[in-house]
Amino acid sequence: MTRNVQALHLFNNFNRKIAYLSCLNSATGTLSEAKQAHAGALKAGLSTQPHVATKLLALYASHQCFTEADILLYSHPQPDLFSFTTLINASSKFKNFHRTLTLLVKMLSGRLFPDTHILPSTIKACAGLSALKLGHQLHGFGLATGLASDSLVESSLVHMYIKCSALKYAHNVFNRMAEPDVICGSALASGYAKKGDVSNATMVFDEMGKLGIEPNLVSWNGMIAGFNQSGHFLEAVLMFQRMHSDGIGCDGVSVSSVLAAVGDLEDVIIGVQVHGYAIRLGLRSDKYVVSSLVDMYGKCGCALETLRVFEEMEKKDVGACNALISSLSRNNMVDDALKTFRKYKGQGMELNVVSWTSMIACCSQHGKHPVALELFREMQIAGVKPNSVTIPSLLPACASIAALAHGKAAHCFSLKRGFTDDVYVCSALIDMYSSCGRIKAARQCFDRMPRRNLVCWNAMLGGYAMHGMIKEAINIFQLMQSSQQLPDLVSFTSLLSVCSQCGLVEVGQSYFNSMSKDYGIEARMEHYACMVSLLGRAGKLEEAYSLMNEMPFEPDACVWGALLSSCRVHHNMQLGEVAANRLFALEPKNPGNYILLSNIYAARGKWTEMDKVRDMMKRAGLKKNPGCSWIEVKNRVHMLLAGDKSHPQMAQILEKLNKLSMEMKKSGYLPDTDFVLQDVEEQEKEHILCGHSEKLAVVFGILNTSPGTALTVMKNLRICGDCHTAIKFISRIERREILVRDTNRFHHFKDGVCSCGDLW
DNA sequence: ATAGGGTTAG
Repeated sequence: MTRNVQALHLFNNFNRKIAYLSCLNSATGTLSEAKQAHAGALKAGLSTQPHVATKLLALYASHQCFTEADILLYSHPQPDLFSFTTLINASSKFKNFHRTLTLLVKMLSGRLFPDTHILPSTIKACAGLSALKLGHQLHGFGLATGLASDSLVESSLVHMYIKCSALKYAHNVFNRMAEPDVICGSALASGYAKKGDVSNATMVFDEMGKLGIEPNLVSWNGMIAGFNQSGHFLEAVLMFQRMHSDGIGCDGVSVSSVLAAVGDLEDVIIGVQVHGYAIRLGLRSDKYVVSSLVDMYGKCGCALETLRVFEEMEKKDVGACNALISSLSRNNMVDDALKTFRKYKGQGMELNVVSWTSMIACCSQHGKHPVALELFREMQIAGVKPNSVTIPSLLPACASIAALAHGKAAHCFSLKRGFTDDVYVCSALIDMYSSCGRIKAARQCFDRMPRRNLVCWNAMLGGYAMHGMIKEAINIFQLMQSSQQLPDLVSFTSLLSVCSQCGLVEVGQSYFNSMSKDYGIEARMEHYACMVSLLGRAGKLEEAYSLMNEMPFEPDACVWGALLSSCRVHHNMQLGEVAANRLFALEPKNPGNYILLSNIYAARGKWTEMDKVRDMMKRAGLKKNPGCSWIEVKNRVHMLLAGDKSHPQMAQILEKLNKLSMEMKKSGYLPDTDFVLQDVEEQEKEHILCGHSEKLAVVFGILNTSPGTALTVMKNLRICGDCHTAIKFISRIERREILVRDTNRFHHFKDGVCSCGDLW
C-alpha cells in the first residue's frame, strides 16, 4: 500500500512538474504570467533547477524586472552563459547600460567569457556610456578570440567608436568589414560631418558607392544634418543641392536640416526656394520644417514672413513657438515675443526648457532684466527644470542690474546640478561676479574650472578690465599665453581698455602693435576707439587725431565720441569742434554730444558759442527738450566753478541744480543719463575711488533722475562692491523702461571708453 | 536579437 501511495505521489508530482514546465515554456506574455510561473516553480520546488531558473530569468528580463532577474541569477545553482546572455542582452536592449556592464564583470569573475551573442550588446553599453576605454578592451578581446570578425560585433564596434567620437577607430573597423553596410557607412559619414571633418565625411560618403552600397535617404540626410550641426552651413546647402541634382527625392528631415543651414547663411533667396519646395512636398504641417522656416526667416530679418509661416500652422507646436520667440527676439520685437509666450502659455501649451530659456535670453539681451529674473522664478514654479543653457541666459541680467543675490542663487543652482564644468556657465558666472563688484569670487570661479576656452579667459580679462585692475589683467593675459590660448579681438579690447583707464600709454600701444604683428588680428573699430581714448586721456589729442586719420576705415560715432570726451577732459576746443561736428552728422539726435561741446565752451568761457550749440540742438529737434535749459544753467554753473573745484558756492550750486531737477520732474520730464552724469560725475568719481558708496547714493538722491541714471549709478555702486544699495535701485528701474545704449555691442569697452567722462 | 537622419535657447 505504502508503495502505491508513494508511487501515486511521485506520479502526481511528476505530472505537476511536466504540466508546470509546459506551462512555463508557453509563458511568453505578461508579467503576471511570469510571476505565476515563478510561484509555481517555488511550489514545485523547481526554482533552483538550472533550466527553470534560466527560463524565469529570461521572462523577468523581458519585462525589465531586473531585481527579480538578479535574485534568480544570484540564487542560480550554476549560472551559465545562457543566463548571462539573456540578462545582459535584455539590460542592453532597455538601455540599462550600467547593469549590462556590471553583469559583464560578474560573468568574467565567474570565468565565463563573452561570445558573439554577448559581445555586441556589451559594446553597445560602452557606446551608451561613452566608455571608450572598456569598449576598446572589448575590441581587443574580440580580436584575440577571433570574435571581432563577426558582422554584428563589427558594426557594434563602429557605432561604439562613433558615439565615443573616436572616428579614426570607427573608420578602421569599417574599412576592415567583410560586408560593410549602409547603416555603418552613413553613421560614419554623418559622424565625420557632425565633427566638422568635411573631407573625411565626403570621402566616406563617396566611397560607399564604390563599395557597392548605395547611399539612401538617411545617408544623405545624415550628411546635411551633420554639416549643419558643425557649422558647415554652405556644405549642408551644397549637399542638398547635389541631392536634388542627383534626382534623389528628399523629405521633411532633409528640408528642416537644410533650412537651418540657410538661416545661418542668411540667404533668404535660397530660403524662399526651399520653402516653395517644402510646400510642393506637402510638408506644411511638419513641425520640424515649420520650426526651421520660422527660424530661417527670423535669421534673415523677415519678421513678417516668420509670423505668417507660424500663423499658417494648423496645430501649433512648441518647437515652432520657440523658434518664433527667438526670431522675434532677434528682430528686436521683445514685446511681441513676450506676448506670444504669454498667449501660448495661457492656452495651455506645454512649454519646455527651450521656451523658457529663449524668453529669458530675450529679456536679458534687450534690457528687460527684472523680467528675466521673474521668468526664471516662474519657470521653476511651472516645474520646468532649468538646464546649463538657461543659466548663462539668465546671468547677464543679474550682472546688468547688480542683482548679486539672484546671481549667487543661480551659482548654487549650477553647483547642485553639476553645471559648473560648462564653459558657458562659468564664463557667465565670472562676468556676473565681476559686474557685481565681486572680482575675487569671479577669480575663484575661473580658477576652479576644469577646462577653459577663449570665452572664459576673455570673461576674466574683461572682469579685471572693468575694475581697472591693470596688473591682474596683464597677469591673466600672460597666463593665457603660457596656457597656449590664443587671444582674439575681445581680449585685446579689454587689454586696451584697461590700459586706457590706467593711463598706460606705452603699454597700450605695444599691445595694439603686437595685435596684428604677433597674432595676425586686424584692429577693428572698438580697438581704435580704445586707442583714441588711451591717447586722448593722456592728453595726446593730436596723436589720437592722427591715428584716426590713419585708420583703414571711417571712424564711427564711438571713436569720435572717445575723441570728443577726451577733448572735454583737456578743454581742447579746436579738436572738440571737429569731433562734435562729425558726431552731429552721425547721430544728430544724441544730446550727449551737444553737451560735451557745450561743456568745453563753458570751460573756456565762450558764451556765444554755447548759445550756438543751444540753437543747433533746437534745430536738431531737441528744442522742446527741457534738458536744454538744464544744460544752460549747468554750464554756467560750471563756468563759475572753472578753475576751482572746491568752490565755496558748491552747496548753493547743488541746491540750484536740485531745484531745477524738481521743476523738470514736475513738468514730467526725466533727464537723460548724460545730462545728470556730467554733474554727478565729479563727485561720484571721488566717492567711487574712495569706495564711499553711501555718499554716492546721497549724491544720486539729490538729483531726481531717470531710470537710466539709476542704472549707471548702480553700476558704480557695484564697482564699489556695495551691491546692497545697488539692489535698492532695481525697483526704480522696474517701474520704467531702461535706457541702455549699446548693450550688446562692445560690451567690454563701453564702460571704460564710451563713458570716457572718467567715471572710473 | 539592435544598429544610421530633423527644428528651436547660451
